[in-house]
Amino acid sequence: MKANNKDNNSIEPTKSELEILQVLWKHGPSTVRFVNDHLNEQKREVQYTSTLKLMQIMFEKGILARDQSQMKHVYHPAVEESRTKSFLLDRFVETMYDGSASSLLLQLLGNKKTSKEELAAIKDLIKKMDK
Amino acid sequence: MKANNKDNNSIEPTKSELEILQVLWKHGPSTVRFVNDHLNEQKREVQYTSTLKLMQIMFEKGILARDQSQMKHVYHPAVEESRTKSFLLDRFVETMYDGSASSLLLQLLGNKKTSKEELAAIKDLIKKMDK
DNA sequence: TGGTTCGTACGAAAGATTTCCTACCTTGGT
DNA sequence: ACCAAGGTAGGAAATCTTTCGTACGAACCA
Repeated sequence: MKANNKDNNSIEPTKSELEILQVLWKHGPSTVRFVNDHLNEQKREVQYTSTLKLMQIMFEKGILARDQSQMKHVYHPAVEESRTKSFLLDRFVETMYDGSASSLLLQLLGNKKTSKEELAAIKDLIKKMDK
Repeated sequence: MKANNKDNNSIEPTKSELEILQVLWKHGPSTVRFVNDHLNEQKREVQYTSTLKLMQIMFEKGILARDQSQMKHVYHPAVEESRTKSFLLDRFVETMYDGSASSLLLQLLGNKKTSKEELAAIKDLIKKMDK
């Protein structure tokens, strides 16, 4: 056993696990069928049992919880979306920008891919926090 | 062959590869010995030949370039630091925040771990761009 | 010149992650 | 009652990543 705990270790999704979390975050508690269909439409071809297995593993790890009272189990994230995202964002800032959130922002602002609308929204945000 | 190209595929460092890139970003072109010592001091115990192998693989993948005119090869990132970081940041925003940079910022601002100094720096930044 | 130290290269093992095959159970329609 | 469709569970293979052992060549003394 290694990451079968409730502490921060369980918040370490792999790449594929993240894909699944994204679906659940976006659409709420779902069956394996739903998640799998979604992945196939939006992401890439993948066998039903592969998605099943992955979600079972995530369940064992404590990343997902499920309602298994019905035959079609319904899965949902075991940890709040914002908690997981905070954790991952922190780690990202830590490893990529030496913990400096403003460096990250700087890069974000200088980014071609960040649209004008986004920039405006960001400026708004800051103005509001300035009160 | 799979990621032996010069296109965006080469900018997909694994976890360990990122650790190495970080050292090179921070300290500039370095020998394997230097990188390995650094990892052992700052991160975790790891055998010299493991670091060597990893950097050789990164070289093959095109993530690193090296000067092998001397016996002690000197490695450096094959792609600009900012280019790689932009790419990774984009992907992060894309997968985690549906492409919305302002959502990310929102989370960043609501983050316990983001210090007051950081917040101030961020506000400053925005003021400046507002001109 | 001989030995010790430090370097590279390479192969293979160990570990993680991902994929899929097979077995078997439940449900619904005929 | 039977069959087809669709569900779960679990094992094993395939793949990717990481680690390390071994071989062997340079360089540096003593």
